[in-house]
Amino acid sequence: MDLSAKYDHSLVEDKWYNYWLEKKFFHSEPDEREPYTIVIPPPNVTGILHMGHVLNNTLNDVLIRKARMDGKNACWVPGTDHASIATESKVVAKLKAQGISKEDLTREEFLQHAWAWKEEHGGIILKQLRKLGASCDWDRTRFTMDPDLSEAVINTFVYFYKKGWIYKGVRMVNWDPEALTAVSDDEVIHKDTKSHFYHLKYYISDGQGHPTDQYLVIATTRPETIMADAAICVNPADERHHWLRGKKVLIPLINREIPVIEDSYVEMDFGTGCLKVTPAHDVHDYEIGLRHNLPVLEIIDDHGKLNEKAQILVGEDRFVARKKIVKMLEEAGNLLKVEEYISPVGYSERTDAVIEPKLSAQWFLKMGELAKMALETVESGRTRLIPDRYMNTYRHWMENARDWCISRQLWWGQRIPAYYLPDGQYVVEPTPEAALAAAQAIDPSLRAEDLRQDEDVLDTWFSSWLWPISVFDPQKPGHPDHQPNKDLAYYYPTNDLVTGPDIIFFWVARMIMAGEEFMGKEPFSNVYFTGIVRDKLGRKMSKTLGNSPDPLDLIAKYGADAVRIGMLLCASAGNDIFYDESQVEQGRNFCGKIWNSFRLIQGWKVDETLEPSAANAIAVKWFQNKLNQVVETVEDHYSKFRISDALMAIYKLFWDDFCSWFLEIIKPAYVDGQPSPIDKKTYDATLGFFETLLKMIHPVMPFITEELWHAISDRAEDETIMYAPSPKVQPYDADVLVKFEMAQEAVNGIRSIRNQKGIAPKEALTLKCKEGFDPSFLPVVEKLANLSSVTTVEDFGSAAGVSFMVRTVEMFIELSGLVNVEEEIAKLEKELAYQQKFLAGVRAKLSNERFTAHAPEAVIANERKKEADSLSKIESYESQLKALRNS
RNA sequence: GGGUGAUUAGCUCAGUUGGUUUAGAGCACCUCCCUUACAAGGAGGGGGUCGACAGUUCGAAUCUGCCAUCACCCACCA
Repeated sequence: MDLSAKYDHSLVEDKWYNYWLEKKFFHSEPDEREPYTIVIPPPNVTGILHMGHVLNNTLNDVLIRKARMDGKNACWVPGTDHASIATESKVVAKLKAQGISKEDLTREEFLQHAWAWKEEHGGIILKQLRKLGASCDWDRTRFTMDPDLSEAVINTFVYFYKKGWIYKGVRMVNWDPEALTAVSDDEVIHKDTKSHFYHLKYYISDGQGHPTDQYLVIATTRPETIMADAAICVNPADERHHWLRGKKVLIPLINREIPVIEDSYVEMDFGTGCLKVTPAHDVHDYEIGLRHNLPVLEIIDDHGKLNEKAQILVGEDRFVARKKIVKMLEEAGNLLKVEEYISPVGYSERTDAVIEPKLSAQWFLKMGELAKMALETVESGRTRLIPDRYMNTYRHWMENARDWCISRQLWWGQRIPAYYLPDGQYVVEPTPEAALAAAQAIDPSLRAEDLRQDEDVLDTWFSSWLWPISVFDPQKPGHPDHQPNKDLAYYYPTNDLVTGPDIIFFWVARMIMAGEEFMGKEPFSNVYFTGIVRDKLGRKMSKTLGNSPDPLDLIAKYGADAVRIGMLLCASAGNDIFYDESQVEQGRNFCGKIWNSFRLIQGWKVDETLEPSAANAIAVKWFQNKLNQVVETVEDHYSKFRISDALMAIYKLFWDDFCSWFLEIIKPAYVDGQPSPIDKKTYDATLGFFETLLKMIHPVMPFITEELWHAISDRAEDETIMYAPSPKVQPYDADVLVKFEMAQEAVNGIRSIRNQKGIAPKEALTLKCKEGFDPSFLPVVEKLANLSSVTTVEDFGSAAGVSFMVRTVEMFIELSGLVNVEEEIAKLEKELAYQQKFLAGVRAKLSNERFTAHAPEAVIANERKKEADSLSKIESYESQLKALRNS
């Protein structure tokens, strides 16, 4: 097999991905092996791959491929989320562009458009994941609105309703006037927003609806809501306002009379101490209203416009109305002053519209028991959060979880299975037929057309919280007693979940709730939280900033393996990722290095009669030990989810140890312009090492490793590195590693001397070294430092040259004519002075009785060794200096 | 306002219960080299009083306290 001089990912990646697909290597069926399961965090069905997905899915793929090679039955279930608000708003926008308004369509017509949109755009992201190399079991692809998964959602609703945990209630909700739906508290983002604090005069009424001369002053940021005021409220302890007791005041402009009430909610030292109470348009005011039995007057409609109940400015948008009413108040003499003011304002996460508190009937799921269970799951350690500092946040949320508002005023999603009777009663049943039967139990005369199903759909998270269960057995959610099917019984609980910490409550916590409720078991053992992908400057990647590269462009340019490396290099759990293209370049360079190292090996001629040279034999022995050591390290990193550390360990093993040291030692020399052959033993060992290295790096770089794995030898029709077993942890000889390190230090020392003296690498040198260096490692030094002779001596003699230290062993390079005695003396004196200072430090420590009394023996022994080493170095420096001075 | 985390080389980060660390890695940087795997490369090299201060200890990047800066989360005073 001929290899091109440069690695070209475009010739490799699609080829192997298709091969994997054809051979169904990603597919998993239950068998006798231990399962290893991951469910994908389902991306929005109409979403497009961004860098966050790349990070997340690369991590997922590394874990799943590693598990597969570890001999587990690895199953990664892919799929998409219907993302009700996001998708519906996209469809609405598209229709709007075509001149169609959602209000003009029936529910059925709108859903047809939505499904058409889904068919057209849905699943693009899954196709994109293939470019990344994701080894998902595509045969198991799921969508949260697949018929059977929707059924699971409905069954779940019915189950909780019948359990008494779902109720319908009128609540102040976060209304999104753009999306025309309620959103949950978690979907509201509070941002400090510049606004104004308007001080308004409210005149005291004379009891006949006419103003007197007296007035009070309230401060508000929302003057457009005064028409909905139900009272003015002061703190009962506030003596400044006691004169207002029992009085009534008139709302400016419309002159409606409202009472002055007292409630300790009002802060005395904020604003004027007088609060206008607007129960319909403020959460706190609503609660005050409930306590004081105030009427609720709603003057803002679903679109955020004033309605006729406002009496004035009817039909105006709330923000336009604010500007206009300020002017009107000023003209009427009610505006006392205006202050600049920065206050937190709630914005919709999805549409960025300013949230309008709105009173409406919604469905809620009680969180009490579920939250308690989900807290226990994590506190008991059955599910581990990585990094574990998320535990505190998690606990806080679980202990303070408010009931979950699960209804959304949308059409795209699972419709709430509540059916209203003509008299307003309702029944909750999984199907219209069952609902009719239930209704007829109340009133036998009812017919199907008398029932009206609730218009709302369920929150998307109310379907995705079932994901780890429903992807395997959609019959299970809602039916705790249902016998799990074969898949669910085998794959559940899943092993690891990789996701962002931003959805810890939306999704992670709720999956745990559903898992505990329906399976009686946690849905996953580990949750690995990734960071947010940011650009070099620390800014979040976003479309509006334009600082997010298109992952597909990157893959096309550098290759998926390189992109995966680039992403992983700096991805430690829980930390934000500062992405920079240079990291991807590093990944590409690594591909090139791997590629070329194989080209080198592959080009060698093997002579079967040849015995391994001393250098080759020691190199093989060393690398085997080194390999074993790193395998152990890598396994340890994986066990702690330290993926980037695992990658770096393999990277260095491959690049530094294998390429820069091992291959350079065994690389056959050229004789008369012809490369010499290599002995078979070393060659076979080298290929074995190379294959092991490929296997180690395969989870991170699936494509190039598959390509080269096939290039190593002829593989059978359906073989793949994907199922080649991971290298096993084996013992290693630390002594060999230490001795080789000394050889490396000797080589580095000689190279450094060459550099300083300007001696070309081609020019062979002679080395003398004293006792203390294992002679069997000298051939390594000889080869890599280009030495014509290496001898172990007791005395360096009187030849001119340069000496240097390898740990405590003195070495000497013979050089004539290149040695500047003064320079060498100065250098040695500097090192001697440093060493003496170091020795003094060590001795100070050792002579401290409290140190020798308290410190463990191993620490003291180490200090003594430092002392001895230092002494021997000093002795050596001194004798070298003496020799130089006498020369 | 409450909480969590971070602060170590120019950048991104390791440093696992305080002692084999005289603080490491990758990238970047500097010098030399287009040498017969790879210039997307090779060889060598410089660079940090571990955010500040105080304390505990024989010993602190590591533990405690306080402060500073940054990030995120939760709650939201009209």
